[in-house]
Amino acid sequence: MKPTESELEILQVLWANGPSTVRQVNEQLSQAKEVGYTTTLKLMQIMHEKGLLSRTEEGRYHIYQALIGEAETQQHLLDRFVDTAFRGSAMKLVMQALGNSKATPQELAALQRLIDNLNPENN
Amino acid sequence: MKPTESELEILQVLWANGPSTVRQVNEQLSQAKEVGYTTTLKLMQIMHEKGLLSRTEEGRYHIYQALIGEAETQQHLLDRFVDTAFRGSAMKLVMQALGNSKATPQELAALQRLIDNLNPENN
DNA sequence: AAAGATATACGAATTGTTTCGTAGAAGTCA
DNA sequence: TGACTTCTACGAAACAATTCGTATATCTTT
Repeated sequence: MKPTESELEILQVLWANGPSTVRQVNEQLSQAKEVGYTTTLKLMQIMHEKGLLSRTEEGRYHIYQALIGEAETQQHLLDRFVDTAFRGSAMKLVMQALGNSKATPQELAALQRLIDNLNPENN
Repeated sequence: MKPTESELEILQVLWANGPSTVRQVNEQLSQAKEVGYTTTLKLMQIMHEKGLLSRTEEGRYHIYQALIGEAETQQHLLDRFVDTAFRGSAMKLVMQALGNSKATPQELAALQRLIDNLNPENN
């Protein structure tokens, strides 16, 4: 349930592009860094074994698909990260992330709405 | 400059308690999980080699101290995490972390002030 | 059919991290 | 002093993640 960093990169591609072949995924990954075809292949095979990806055979191709959702996985990773890096304080993380981000007015407005929703005292 | 997970645990102890001996650190770590003394020793030696910890000899003891700051390290890890897990969107991370946290009214108020500060249009 | 391109499978090297056993030095105590 | 405890040093095993070479099967093209 906890993908490694390389696995996460592959998941990102599959989440963004939907079901894909190894070559398609590898092509995407290659844009960011050099990575051999068989390396990607091997990783995706392992992920399939682990149950992270499904695989359907389409002629001689294999088409892979993420079996775990993006938001769900992010939440999982986030929980872990808050624990290990921020000793469990989600608030500290939020403040720090926010303080260093260049948020657009739209984003800030969305955030504002979320806060209003969270705060029962607010009106 | 990017501590591993185990190294981070040791840093947490040093940040929380200040300069410490291996035994002191190991005792802290032992509260959370079983870990041998020499394991902690070895890790701290490696961290010293890497320049993550300073070391002063005090009789036959070695006293270790974190050479990197907590906030600075958290920022670094956070940047990385936003990239790998949230494809660079700090906002998405913030919203998700916030949505799933039980923030106290005080925390929400602090956050509100931060947002007001960030938003130039706000008054 | 033969040559070339492109798939998957898989073993294994490489690299990085964590864990621990053992040895020797240095203190403590009866 | 001798037994005991408690340090540090260090090699190496154990484990995990990543990378890649090579073998073999399957298309495609001429």
